Amino acid sequence: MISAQLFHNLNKYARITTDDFAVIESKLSKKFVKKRKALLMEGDVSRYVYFVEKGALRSYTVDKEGTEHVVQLVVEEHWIGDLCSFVSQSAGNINIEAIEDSEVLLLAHHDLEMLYEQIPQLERFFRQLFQRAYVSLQQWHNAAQSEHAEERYQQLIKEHPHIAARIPLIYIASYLGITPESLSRIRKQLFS
Amino acid sequence: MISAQLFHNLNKYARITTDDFAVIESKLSKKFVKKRKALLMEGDVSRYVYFVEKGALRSYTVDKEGTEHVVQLVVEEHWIGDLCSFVSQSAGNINIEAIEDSEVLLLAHHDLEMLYEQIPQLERFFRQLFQRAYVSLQQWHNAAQSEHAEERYQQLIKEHPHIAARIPLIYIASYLGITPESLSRIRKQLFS
DNA sequence: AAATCGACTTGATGTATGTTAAGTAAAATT
DNA sequence: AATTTTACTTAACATACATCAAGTCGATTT
Repeated sequence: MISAQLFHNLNKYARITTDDFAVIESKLSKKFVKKRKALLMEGDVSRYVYFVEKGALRSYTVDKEGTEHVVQLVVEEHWIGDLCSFVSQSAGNINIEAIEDSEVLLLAHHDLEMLYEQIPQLERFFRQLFQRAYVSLQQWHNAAQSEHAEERYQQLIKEHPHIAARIPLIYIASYLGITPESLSRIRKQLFS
Repeated sequence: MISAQLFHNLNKYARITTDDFAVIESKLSKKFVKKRKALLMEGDVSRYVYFVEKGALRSYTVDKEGTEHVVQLVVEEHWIGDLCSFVSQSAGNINIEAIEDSEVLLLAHHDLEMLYEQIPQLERFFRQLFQRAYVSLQQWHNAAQSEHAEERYQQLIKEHPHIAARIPLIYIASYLGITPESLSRIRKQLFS
């Protein structure tokens, strides 16, 4: 078995046998991404979804003023991708970049489609993954509409302490939807 | 066939045969919800997901200040629910209420779980549904972070003209994450 | 038919967060 | 080792949108 991490992750929401996993693994490839290097650039068609084995990455968009907006902040044992581009296999508007030197597993679109037919439990896995991702995002979006940045930052520290500790402030601020200056002021007020 | 609408909806993202559909239909029940009446209240366990056959509904949360925040605005041929409560079968924090007199089909949690085992194409359908819901929400959230309310309102008019025309301003404003007063001013500026 | 309620508007004023600008210190690059 | 870049901080000022308050008009209820 190449990746015990992935095997474990798949079996969180589905029942993937070692035989099924061998089939899945035969379709995977691995990529190393150096800190601050891009894994995906906007305009590209996202041919893969990525499972992070090591490191930390962010996905982000760039608006018409040139400001970056972090969409996902992801560490080991989590999935990242431009889902919109991936499912439509057309040009996307999301960039993915490593925040630390990272290692990711790549699963190609046509392979995944084929695996869905062959291994119904894999479709179960992704159904659950998207279900959970949707619920989390709905709650995050709701928090953005009903709470001030300070409360959302405290919630982030509480629910994802490893992220808050490990990821540079600029990306956390962007993920919270505020400027680094604002987050710096919030931190000053909280910790002094 | 009781609901051609639902049959058509399921076959948008999956291949549900008439035989399979008969099995699904045997698990459905129907409910009529009068304007301004609740279909689900926060604190309840959401035992069902709802498919809207007729009318319009909104789901919303209430924050600690007592302000309502619209989460979903839904008309015929769309799904609505408190997914978080539904999947965990524990108390939720979402309210669902009819904006117009409505008719909805109910699909219970344990029935859906059973149907997933029996009809893999139904799992395909929901995998795709959540995938699309996630992508849409990600784009909506991103717009909320990078665009002003006026631009988001124009986008809403463009992409969902029926919603903008049919749903009262107060709910549109809440969905946009602004007050009715602000949306009223935006409209004044746009249409005069 | 009267009374109430819901949907929407308008104006004066307040505030969370943005913008601009300037700086320090550590990390990365040469 | 020197230089550049990145991460972060602080301060003065600007702004999108909220809040509070008051009012109109039509729909709903009694």
